[in-house]
Amino acid sequence: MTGRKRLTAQSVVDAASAIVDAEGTSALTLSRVARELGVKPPSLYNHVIGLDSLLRDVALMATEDFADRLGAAAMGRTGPAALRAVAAEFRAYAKAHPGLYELSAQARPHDEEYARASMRPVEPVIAILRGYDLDEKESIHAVRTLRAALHGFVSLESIGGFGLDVDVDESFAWLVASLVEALESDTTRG
Amino acid sequence: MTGRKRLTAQSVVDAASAIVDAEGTSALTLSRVARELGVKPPSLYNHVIGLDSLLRDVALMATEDFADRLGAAAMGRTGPAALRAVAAEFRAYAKAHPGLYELSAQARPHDEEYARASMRPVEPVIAILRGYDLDEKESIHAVRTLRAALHGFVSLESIGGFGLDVDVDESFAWLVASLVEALESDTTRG
DNA sequence: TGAATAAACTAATAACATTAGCTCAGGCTG
DNA sequence: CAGCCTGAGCTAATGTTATTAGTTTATTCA
Repeated sequence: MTGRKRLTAQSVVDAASAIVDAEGTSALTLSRVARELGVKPPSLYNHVIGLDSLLRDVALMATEDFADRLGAAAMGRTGPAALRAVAAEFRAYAKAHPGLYELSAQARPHDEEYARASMRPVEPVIAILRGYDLDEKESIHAVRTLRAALHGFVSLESIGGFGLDVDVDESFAWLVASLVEALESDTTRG
Repeated sequence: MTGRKRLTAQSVVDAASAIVDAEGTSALTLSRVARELGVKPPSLYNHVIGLDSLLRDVALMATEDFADRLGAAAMGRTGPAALRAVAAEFRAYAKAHPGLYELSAQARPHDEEYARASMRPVEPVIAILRGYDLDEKESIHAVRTLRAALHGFVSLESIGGFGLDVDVDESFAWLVASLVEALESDTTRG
């Protein structure tokens, strides 16, 4: 038999990501991953530490990917246009990768590296807000508000939390406009 | 042995709620509940259909309770004061019952009764917005925005998503003020 | 008092995570 | 070039969980 499977840590993470995205975090089992890869469950232990660790790896990769996309969306833009672009990309990512988005939004207590990685998606927002005339505290309030609103919206949307009667795109535009406006008026106020 | 345990469906749900709140949804197992109640796991099946169903029951009860509290907070208030009171209660509930809040925010596809129950916490917000001069569509956008922002904030807070440097209470006040302001200005604009 | 019922139990099955120890193929060393 | 070492698969086994089947027992009610 020449064609042994030749797994790698990467291929295991990739298979796990696909499962998470297609069927949600709770569908991720090592048995399932092994089946997907044509291998027996114990073989996976040559490449990953265990289920927990695999989940963490998937979450880490998703978070990096998400951050990269937000950064790319912000690039070359400032002010309201930048905010709108980042917001749109935020929502697009959550829509395209519901499982990975959900996973990346989960906390992992006692994991310093993960905590650091979780800050990366926020950086583009911080950068955009530098263009506004906010003092340091205000700026942090604004970042938290933006993040909360975007996260809340895409979470609710992805779990089907909105009724079907009114266009969700329009609601999202309304939300983003409200945030932009709040920022403007806060800046103006002083 | 006179002192048989005498479980009831309610006591099982209560024990489950306590576990969910103390240690999160993933800590809820029937074995765990049984141990807590001084009983063997199969005995629970006399009172609940299974783990899935128990989770649903806990979520349903949490959602009802949450809705009641939001309704009570709104009572006797209108306009910005009502919004602030509901927002405060929203956050207080999520803080006091992190596991139950998280569970109640999860979707359950193909569950009509649950979908209906999930609408109840939104009702106080809808009622408050009737005091604003919004057309029907605008009003739905506003409800979605408010809900998203509140849900996003408390979710992020409960998973420790905010750094520790700046006061989170202040950020929450900022968020609520922004929302109130956006509503006012939208109403004024027409 | 005796039968019916409810609610506990024990025993058993199946899915999963994880560990231990075995085997084989390919590359490296002498 | 031969033998060994290592990496990566495997089988077997253990422990935890959910769940079902079938049994027992206590309480209630006629």
